[in-house]
Amino acid sequence: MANLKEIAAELSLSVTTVSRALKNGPEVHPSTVARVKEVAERVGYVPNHHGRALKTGRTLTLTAVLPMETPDYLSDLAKLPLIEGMTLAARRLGYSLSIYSTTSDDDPVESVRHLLQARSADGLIITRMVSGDPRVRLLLDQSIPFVAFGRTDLDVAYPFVDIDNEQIAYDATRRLMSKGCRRIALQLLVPNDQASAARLAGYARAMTEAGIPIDQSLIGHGTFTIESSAAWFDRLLASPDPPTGLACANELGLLGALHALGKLGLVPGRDVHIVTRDSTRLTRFLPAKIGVHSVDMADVGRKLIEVLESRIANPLGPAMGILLEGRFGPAEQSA
Amino acid sequence: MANLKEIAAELSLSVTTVSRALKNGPEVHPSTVARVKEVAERVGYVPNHHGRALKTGRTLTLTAVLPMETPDYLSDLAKLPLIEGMTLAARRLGYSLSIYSTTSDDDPVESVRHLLQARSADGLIITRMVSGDPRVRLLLDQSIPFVAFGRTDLDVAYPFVDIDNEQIAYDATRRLMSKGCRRIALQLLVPNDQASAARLAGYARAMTEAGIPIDQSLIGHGTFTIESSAAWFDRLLASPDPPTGLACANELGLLGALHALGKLGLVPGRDVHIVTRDSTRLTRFLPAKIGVHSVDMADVGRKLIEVLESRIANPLGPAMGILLEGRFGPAEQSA
DNA sequence: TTTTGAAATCGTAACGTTACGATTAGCGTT
DNA sequence: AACGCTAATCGTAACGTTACGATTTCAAAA
Repeated sequence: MANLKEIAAELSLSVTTVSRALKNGPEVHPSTVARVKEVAERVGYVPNHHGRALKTGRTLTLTAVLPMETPDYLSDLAKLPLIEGMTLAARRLGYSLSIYSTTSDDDPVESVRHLLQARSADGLIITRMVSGDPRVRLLLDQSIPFVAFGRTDLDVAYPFVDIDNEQIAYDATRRLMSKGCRRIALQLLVPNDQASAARLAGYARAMTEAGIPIDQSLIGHGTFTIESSAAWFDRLLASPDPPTGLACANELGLLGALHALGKLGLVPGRDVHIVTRDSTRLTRFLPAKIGVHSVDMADVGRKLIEVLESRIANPLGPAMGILLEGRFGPAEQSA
Repeated sequence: MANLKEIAAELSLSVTTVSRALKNGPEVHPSTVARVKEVAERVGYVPNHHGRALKTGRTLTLTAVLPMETPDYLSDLAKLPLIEGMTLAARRLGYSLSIYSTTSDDDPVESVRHLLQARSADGLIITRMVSGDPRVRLLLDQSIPFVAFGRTDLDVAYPFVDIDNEQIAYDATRRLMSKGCRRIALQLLVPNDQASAARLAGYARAMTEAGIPIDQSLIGHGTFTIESSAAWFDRLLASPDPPTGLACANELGLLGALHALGKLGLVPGRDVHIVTRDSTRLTRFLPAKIGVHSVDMADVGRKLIEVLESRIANPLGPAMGILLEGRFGPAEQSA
């Protein structure tokens, strides 16, 4: 394999000069730079990552820690554009992106501890933030550049990219109310995570403003597959006083809801009203009237990488947080 | 950061002995091994990847080259369980998985060339095989362990995992014929790739057997988003002699088809018959009668990693290929 | 001619790890 | 008592890179 030594030998130069020439060091004569580059090109020289990483401490690798809710079932579809956005942005900035999938068996804090001890990435992307998330302190203490997808309630500054879930849930609830709904079901993903808490808060704010008491039985927690979502809505719709407004957690939750409604012959937009988040444009093509809030997850992924890169470039700078505003689509979709 | 030198100093041992102790080398006294491990545990020692990689040439990293059809739109949903299956399997075998996303701007051969020159992965996963795929020769020549998702028509043995797309398309076409369809539309993903070619071959075999001439206008090539799929089916259904059987490429293609049908008031299972591939169980919850062929993409991902690992462990062994058989679901689904 | 200084290049060491041969200590055998 | 064997440990070098200080070259100034 081509390395600096080989190029140096071919040109009777020192390894040092070759190294400097390849990064356009001003100490090297322009003609030498040209000769070095010509040979490097010809022999297909690509810097050895590990040699460089060992010397400089920079690995040019970023690691994203992504929880997989359900090894057997499909994850939240939003994860796909998220991953695509991250990988492309990372590549554009000269980094490679490593995906570290965790399952429910993994302790999130231990996973992060493991990754930072290995020092095999220049930066970490963490997701699924929880209240008082201990990973933030851990990472800040170790001075490892990181960025969080989501926020947590700590009195420290740290870099994040987040979606305004509180506002989204508020708007969603208001939207349903504007259709005349008073019994409104709220479907949440992971219990205890910050995104769900924010959605719950937004829902509660809208309900309280409207003077509608909150019925805990209308709030669904838990990891949602299409299957479990359908089962939950089945139960809900079979109850004595079923909801007329449904706020789904995401596309999969929505499909479960539609399935449950279909079995009862209920038509969205007529018998019940539905709002959902959709990061995949999937709902746009479903034959049902659905209020949609879309989040561009590829953009979220790109921003995560950009924020992380800026932390790596300037670790002591102020920790930048990006809050993406939530907005509903033009109107509701109907196929 | 904890390293071997630190542990050695603390125990007044040589770095060599510590290194050997940590991998249970038989030359080290058991009691020494115990002492070393105790200290390593206490100081949180994790081997430095780059030091090890530099010395041994093994990086414990695998890279998956995944094409992103559409930077702006959603990729084939099958990619998500594929990625999840790969990352989990890689982790289980002690590897980390790096995702290298390519866009339509990237030359697939150049991408692979770049990755193998950098020597930053122990093995490569390549996808989207084409006829006479030049990447296979390139990788075999360089003796880089790799595994292909899909096959190509070369006279060399190489490791792959593939789905029997020919048989699937044959079965799908036969299924539609059994419903009485004679004008059958076939939707294909990427033009020129081997998976599409195999599907076309299976379709052609079924049609020829049934004595039905093949109408090129019923065969759709191209990268399919829901949007483009809907547009294609719109055109098809507006033609003078529209198809009564639709074989969709995947979930997104299906959603496009359903959208197009919905606009015309056509009901799947009554006016037209549909079959599709579904790697996400999504169709199971759609309110339409659809013949489904399901592929467990997480399993494909796992097998890819396992085959690759076996190549790395034994580079000179016979190249193993795995062909997963295609089967239709229990019957068609209806919500 | 010598001196000065800038431009260009070189040599050495180090990052953390492991491979390999060398060294030491202990102990039984001759 | 000298030898040889084994068990345990050590020292050195190397992987490919870069940082840093040292060295060479050459032309202009004294």
